[in-house]
Amino acid sequence: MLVDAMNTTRSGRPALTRPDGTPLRVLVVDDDPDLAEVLTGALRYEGWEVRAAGDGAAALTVARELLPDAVILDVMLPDTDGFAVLRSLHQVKPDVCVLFLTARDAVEDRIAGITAGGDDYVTKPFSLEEVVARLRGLLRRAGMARQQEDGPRLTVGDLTMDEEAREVTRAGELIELSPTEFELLRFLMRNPRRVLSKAQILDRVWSYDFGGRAHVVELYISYLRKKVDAGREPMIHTVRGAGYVLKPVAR
Amino acid sequence: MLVDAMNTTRSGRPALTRPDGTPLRVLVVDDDPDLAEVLTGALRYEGWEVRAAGDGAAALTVARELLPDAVILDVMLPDTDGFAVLRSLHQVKPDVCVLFLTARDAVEDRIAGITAGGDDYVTKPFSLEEVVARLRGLLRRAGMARQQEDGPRLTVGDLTMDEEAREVTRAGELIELSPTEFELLRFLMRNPRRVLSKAQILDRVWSYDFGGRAHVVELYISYLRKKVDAGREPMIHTVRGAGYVLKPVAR
DNA sequence: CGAACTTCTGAGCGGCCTCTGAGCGGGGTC
DNA sequence: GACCCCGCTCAGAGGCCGCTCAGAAGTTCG
Repeated sequence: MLVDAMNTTRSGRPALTRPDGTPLRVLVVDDDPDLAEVLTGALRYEGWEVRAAGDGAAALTVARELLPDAVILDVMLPDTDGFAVLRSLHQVKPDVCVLFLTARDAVEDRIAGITAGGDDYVTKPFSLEEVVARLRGLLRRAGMARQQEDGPRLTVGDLTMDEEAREVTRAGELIELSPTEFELLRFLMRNPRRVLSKAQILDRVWSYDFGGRAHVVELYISYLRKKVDAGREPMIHTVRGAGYVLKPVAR
Repeated sequence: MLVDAMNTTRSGRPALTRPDGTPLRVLVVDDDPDLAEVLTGALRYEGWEVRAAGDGAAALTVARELLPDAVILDVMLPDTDGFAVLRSLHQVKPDVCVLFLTARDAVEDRIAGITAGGDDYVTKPFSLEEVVARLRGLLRRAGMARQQEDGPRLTVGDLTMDEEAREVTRAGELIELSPTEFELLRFLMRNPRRVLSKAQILDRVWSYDFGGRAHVVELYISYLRKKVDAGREPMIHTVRGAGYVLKPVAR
């Protein structure tokens, strides 16, 4: 379909779209301009239409105009708290999905009830992969996104990943991964046959406040190789001076 | 059937629908906007069409328009009491199912008369799993819902749960569970092969006013393991950093 | 009124995960 | 062919996560 061909991510992947093929609309609400900027960029990279707001009042104004499919909402806002905004948003658009951003230690007190409505939350500091993945999950479950691929399952060669069950298999064999390993592999699998630099990987898979060096990426690539490539034809390849690629084995 | 395919819950399960395949219609009547919001979200998550009202007058207005299959009705309302609203509702739609919300120490005698008529009640504070389960039971018994699955029996692998009899068996053996254990297992069984975070579990299985920490979930998971997995091939799995999954053994 | 049960808190502990540092090997370059 | 740099891997420290035990408080039931 023409409209599909025209709506792709910057990475060349087909974008997750609304049922009618138009880009998904997302509103980012955070009072930290740097963070809002990073999030906005990452979501645009997914091929979505994104707008940002710095406080609750602005959020409502933009929401009325944009009628977003999803909202990324900081719980701590300068004027009101995120939960009041949530209620107003639901009046503007009852079926909107919400992904809350919250500080780690504030998690327990008022997050209660949030995931009950099908909404979700992510604790700061977070990785962009995690935010995007959660958002994709929300949209898919709410039926707002067209099922472009075969649901929540990623496949590259004989390697498969079920994001909901957090299950990874290679040639049918189950592979156990730690959280970071899982997210790294997910990033690779969502960008197959594409060289990803260590900087890119750090930016997407590790939290934005991570001060560490690119050395960690090498380390985790080596962990992944031991589990994913173990004794088999390798799928993870090093491109010296450039980064890493995941590709199906050449036949 | 096409209409079935289109009406699913956010979780991907097939929705409990009206006999003609359209979504069940539910009206929520509560003067606490937070509670109404949470209830509305949880019911929408089930794939139902939900509207909310804050008092008796508004409830009647909405009911005349929506003609709901079921009503969740707070007994204490700012303008009138729930029982007066009930009488009016029955004039609008005689076969409507009603689930009352009531304080724990409230008048048991009047409630007793109600449940004789086939309606049901839940005492505050309640868990969302309980409300949804009761509502499903009401609708099913009233013949308003199509039997999508095989009735009130849940099955995952060799684990079965009869929701009405409150009976759980594994490999034919009866398992005795406390109320909280039962609800936790029900939630897991209604979302098999799907990682559920501790926050999700807390939101659905524990009461909305529960201030406790995620630690309780770990504790109850360990209770369940002792009873459900006891000596057998485990079905309850921990996904570090993510949550828990229930899945049938050796797929 | 007591006994059994249920629910939740606190503390301790074991193990997994993450990251640092160091040494080594191999490719590329001069 | 020698050097240098990049990348790989091992070993280990530290922290965090999740599991379990034990007991207190509340509830139900006889």
